[in-house]
Amino acid sequence: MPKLIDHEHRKEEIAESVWRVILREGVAAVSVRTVAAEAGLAVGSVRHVFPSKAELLEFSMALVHERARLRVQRHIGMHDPREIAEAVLHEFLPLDDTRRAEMELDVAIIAEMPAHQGLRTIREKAHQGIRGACHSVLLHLRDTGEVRPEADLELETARLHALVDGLALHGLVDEGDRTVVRDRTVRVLAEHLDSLRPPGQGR
Amino acid sequence: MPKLIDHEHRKEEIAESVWRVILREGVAAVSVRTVAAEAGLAVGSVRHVFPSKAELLEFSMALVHERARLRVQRHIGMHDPREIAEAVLHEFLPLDDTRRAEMELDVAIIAEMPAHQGLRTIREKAHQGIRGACHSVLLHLRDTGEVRPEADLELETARLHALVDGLALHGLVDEGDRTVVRDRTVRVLAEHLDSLRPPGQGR
DNA sequence: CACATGGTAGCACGACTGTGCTACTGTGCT
DNA sequence: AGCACAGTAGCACAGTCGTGCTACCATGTG
Repeated sequence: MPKLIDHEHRKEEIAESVWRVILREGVAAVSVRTVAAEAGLAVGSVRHVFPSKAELLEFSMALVHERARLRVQRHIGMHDPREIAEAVLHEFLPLDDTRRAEMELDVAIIAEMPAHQGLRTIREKAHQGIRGACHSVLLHLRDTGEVRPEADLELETARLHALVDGLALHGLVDEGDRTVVRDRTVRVLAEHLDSLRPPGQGR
Repeated sequence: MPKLIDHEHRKEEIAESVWRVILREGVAAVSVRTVAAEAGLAVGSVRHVFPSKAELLEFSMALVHERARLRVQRHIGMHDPREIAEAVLHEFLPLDDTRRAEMELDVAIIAEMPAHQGLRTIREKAHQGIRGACHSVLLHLRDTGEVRPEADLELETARLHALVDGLALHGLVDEGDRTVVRDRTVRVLAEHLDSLRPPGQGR
């Protein structure tokens, strides 16, 4: 047996190089060569792991969502429902450099969907995942009396989901001071959750 | 004097070809050649009007927002504030093929921002434009008693803006039946505006 | 009818693309 | 010690890219 490389680890390493290229130069700059250079590998090595560019791109983009998914899972053990809600939803917002990069990559995925059908499936899965998280959060909040019992949960899920994704998008576009944008993002989300409380039950 | 061509009209014609290429094959497929072919022109003709690819892209993307802006302006003469609000905000949602295409192009612009600084400025302008529209709408609704007078308008503007852009994004990603997605989008927005009404004032 | 000129056409260049393919290297088991 | 083979390296090909450039066409004015 020759030298054995941790296949999965190598793939993730290369995927992270893809991310860096996209963040620095845009998705159009992703090529087997630029990625290989970024990873400090030969083109042949990259192609050994990802035979085609399509596989390279799809794996890299799927990993973006996978990483976020893992982070969300770490919050499900928390006690206070409202605390869980904010912790989970904050994972979908560009509140630090890591999450900001993820959002940027996410937009790149959406933009490339027409060109690459595989990305459409990947993004659709992430979409349903975030939607599911919003739904769970609202369900839990309602069960613990932090959301009006008569609320239309389907509609509220759609509303919260749209709000979260919109806030995420604005974190990318808004030119303002990062910390100001960050604070406003958190406050808007908090106020939205407050607005769902039963009447008379202030914060 | 030789044959004279309406410069502005020609530029818009070419820009629309850029749009079609992006929608069909993604922004990566935009090249002077593909656009020229799409427009039924020679490469030389395109380059006569747009000397560089950067100018081609920037003009085409700026025109997307300009078209939307013109559509919004047509609603400002309406009487009922709530009617204005919905009409204006609906212009930012992918409720028909035209607006859906605009959203898709908008995402392409955002995704290409890191690669192309000019697009960042263009998108920032559109961002402030939509924000301004949200603000005006809320102001008008509050003045006519359709929004709680004690509402924090800054925060509510950010919330509405995020909601609208999030709903727009979902119109692109959601795989479901177009008419179902469309109806839900409209309903979520309507419910949101309802939720801002003064207490006791139902629809 | 001429002719100046806006518009069209397209060749040429060097750089870059994805992918097929072969040659080499070095390791870990027999 | 020796071998099989995963992993590395990189050449070659045909295609596309943006852009500089020249040659040509057609038309409105003098």
